[in-house]
Amino acid sequence: MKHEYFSSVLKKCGVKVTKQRVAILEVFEEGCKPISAEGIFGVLKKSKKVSVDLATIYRNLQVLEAHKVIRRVDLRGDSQLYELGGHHHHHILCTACGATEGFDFCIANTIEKHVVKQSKKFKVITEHAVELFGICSECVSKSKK
Amino acid sequence: MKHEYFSSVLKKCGVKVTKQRVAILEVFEEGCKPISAEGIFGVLKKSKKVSVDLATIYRNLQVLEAHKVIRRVDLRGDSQLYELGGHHHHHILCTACGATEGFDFCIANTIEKHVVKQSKKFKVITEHAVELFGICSECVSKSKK
DNA sequence: CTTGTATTGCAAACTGTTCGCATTACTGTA
DNA sequence: TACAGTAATGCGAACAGTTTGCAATACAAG
Repeated sequence: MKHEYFSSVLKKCGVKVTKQRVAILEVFEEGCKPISAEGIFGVLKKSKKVSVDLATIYRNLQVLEAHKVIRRVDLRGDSQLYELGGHHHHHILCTACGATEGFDFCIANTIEKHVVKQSKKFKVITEHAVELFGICSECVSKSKK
Repeated sequence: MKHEYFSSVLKKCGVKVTKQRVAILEVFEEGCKPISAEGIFGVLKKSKKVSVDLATIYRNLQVLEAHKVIRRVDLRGDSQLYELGGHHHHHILCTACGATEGFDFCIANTIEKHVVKQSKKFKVITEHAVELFGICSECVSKSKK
């Protein structure tokens, strides 16, 4: 199932299928939220199924990002977060409690068209980041008390 | 002129007007581009007008950001970049050579409305980041050679 | 099963950033 | 203009997150 799926993903990338890599991908899938290297390390340490070195995690995050299996998420935290590549979406972060939520729609294409039209320097846009920051309803009600 | 202007900005913030702070703000104004603590340090070192410790720069970046005199820019680099608060805009970064350009229009309000409408969790949005990544025309033509 | 090479674990190095503390220099008041 | 109180600075050391070198390991192809 999952294991086989991730194996095939790794094979398609042309990299070796190791238990560490599969374990890392499983953490991503189960978590459903952007997570850091240290975060993955913590999850795997607790689970005790596989022991993976932190350096190995960092190296694999690079490999997986290069093959677009995962992508970086810029949420202004102390450490770099990643999530499964899957479908395109963006995030909103609660600056009070750190809660995150994804949102599916994206009008970056519109922005990109504008930029390409107006900019002399840039005609090729390969990626974009759209992240919102706010206060989640829970924190709003807390602060009113 | 500039010096007096920055002094008044600092006074409005209720912080002391020091030559270091003014020097830092001058670097921001002259550079016209997002710059890092280390970057500011380098500029000031070369100029030799004022010597400012790196720790002082970091501390002041925090102070200035807290007072919204400057703002953070998330361009996925090794270090955190900042720019003068001034008018609202976003950036596009060339992933090949690091060149940046600002663009003025912004449809984040539209996205924000969507999010507020669709999300149960978030009704209050305070900030947003919209950054594009691409290849600048110069790098495109270089790669074709 | 064997072999070649990618990958891992471990420890050490590095980089960007923060902190503690004594010294300095702003700012408000006399 | 001098003075006192306090915020801000410089310096060094500490830190967190991340990267690297290298020997040992384990995957993949034959």
